[in-house]
Amino acid sequence: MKKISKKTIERAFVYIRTLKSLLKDKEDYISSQELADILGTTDVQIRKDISYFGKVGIPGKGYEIRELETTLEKFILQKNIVRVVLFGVGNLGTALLKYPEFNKDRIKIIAAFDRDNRKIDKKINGVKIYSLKKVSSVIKKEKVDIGIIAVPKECSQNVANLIVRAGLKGIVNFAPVSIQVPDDVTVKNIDFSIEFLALFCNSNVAKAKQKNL
Amino acid sequence: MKKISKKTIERAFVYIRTLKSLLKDKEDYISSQELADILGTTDVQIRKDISYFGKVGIPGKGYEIRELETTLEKFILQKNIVRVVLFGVGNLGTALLKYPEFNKDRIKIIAAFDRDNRKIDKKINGVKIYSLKKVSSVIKKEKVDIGIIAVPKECSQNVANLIVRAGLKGIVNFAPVSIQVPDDVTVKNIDFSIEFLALFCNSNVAKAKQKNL
DNA sequence: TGGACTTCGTTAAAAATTTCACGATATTAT
DNA sequence: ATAATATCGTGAAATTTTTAACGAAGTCCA
Repeated sequence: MKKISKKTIERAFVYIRTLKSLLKDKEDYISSQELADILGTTDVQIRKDISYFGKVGIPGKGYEIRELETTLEKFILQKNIVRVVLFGVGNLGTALLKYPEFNKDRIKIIAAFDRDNRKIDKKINGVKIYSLKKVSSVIKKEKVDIGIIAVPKECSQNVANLIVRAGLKGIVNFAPVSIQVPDDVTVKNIDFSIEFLALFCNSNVAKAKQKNL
Repeated sequence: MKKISKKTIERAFVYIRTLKSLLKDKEDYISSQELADILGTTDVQIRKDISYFGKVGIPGKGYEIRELETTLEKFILQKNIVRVVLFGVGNLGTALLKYPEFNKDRIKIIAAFDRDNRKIDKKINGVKIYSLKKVSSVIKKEKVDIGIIAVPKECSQNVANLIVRAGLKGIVNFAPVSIQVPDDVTVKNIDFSIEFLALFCNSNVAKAKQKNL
């Protein structure tokens, strides 16, 4: 059995998301071409991706939506629920705590941490905010998988160090700086500025702008 | 002159961000190896990327930080400021309006839109909130480049339609659904759930979890 | 000044990813 | 039952991206 690429796994989550919403419709089957139209990709890409997870399609008919969804989800996530903790309960951190998709979708926010004493012991959307002193104990007790950094960039490396020391192997870093971590820890950076600027450059947005000036 | 890949451009923004912060230090030069150590990548990757933008390095010494920064920025962005509008002033939208990196970094939030009448005409962080009826006129008058979708997923396609009709060619979509747009419009999807789940699967986070159970 | 050393820039090789082409298989209509 | 049609699954080709290898060019120190 071949290794499944990172890209395929990312796309699989998009497929799962889409299939779940299609479940509400009356149709039971969907073809790779129809799914590609919805997602703005190609039928081959989709068939190729799905092929890594097994033979679930019916030639001449397509994929049974429910079956495909459960196949993908079981294959990728097994029965796992991803348990995360949040660092930094500012504007972004608060938005994440209130994000309606978490606690569905197999993601559970276990706890939040903040250095501001006024926030400690409060709850947002049912999630308790702890002092940074409690990081190690909470993470150990609650079997956390991933840490989210949503603190000001000046503190992000310190928080990263805390996360690493507590033994977590995955970090989502919203701070607009690079953080240094050991090789066995994976960091996913989300820098809003860069997302916007790269979109601007990598599309015909810039071209449209030139025309308008 | 060869075309510069999307990946290289994305990384270039990370280089720019890092070089800007290095400018505050006393050193004037940095080698590709040193920069790679900061960013968790390789020296070759960095030299290769930079080579697309010209010959700015000094063999045996490295890159002059200030020169490299300005070279990259001028090459990629010229003098452009990216002008964006926000749709949806909920938790996430508000966090974006208050995001401290915007209005630095060549990104300017021009206006926000919301369907809730109570929010209309208010300002957040200096950005005025308009009714959705004003979309077309504001976008035209203000020379907007990119639209940000931060509305509930049920409304995201409608908002996308508004954005397309107003003539924008770039969309950042935070709603966890795929939106359909014409081919000349580029969409960058940011689905927090998927980012977390993919990090979980594409790293040794899942492995660590198995061990702990 | 000269020689050892460092680091760049680039061509070539390797790896990863996407696209193509098409045989296989189920469906549907007659 | 059979033919026509639709759609899957996949090996091979094409493309893109990363990594390796190394000559060229500047630095630094005796």
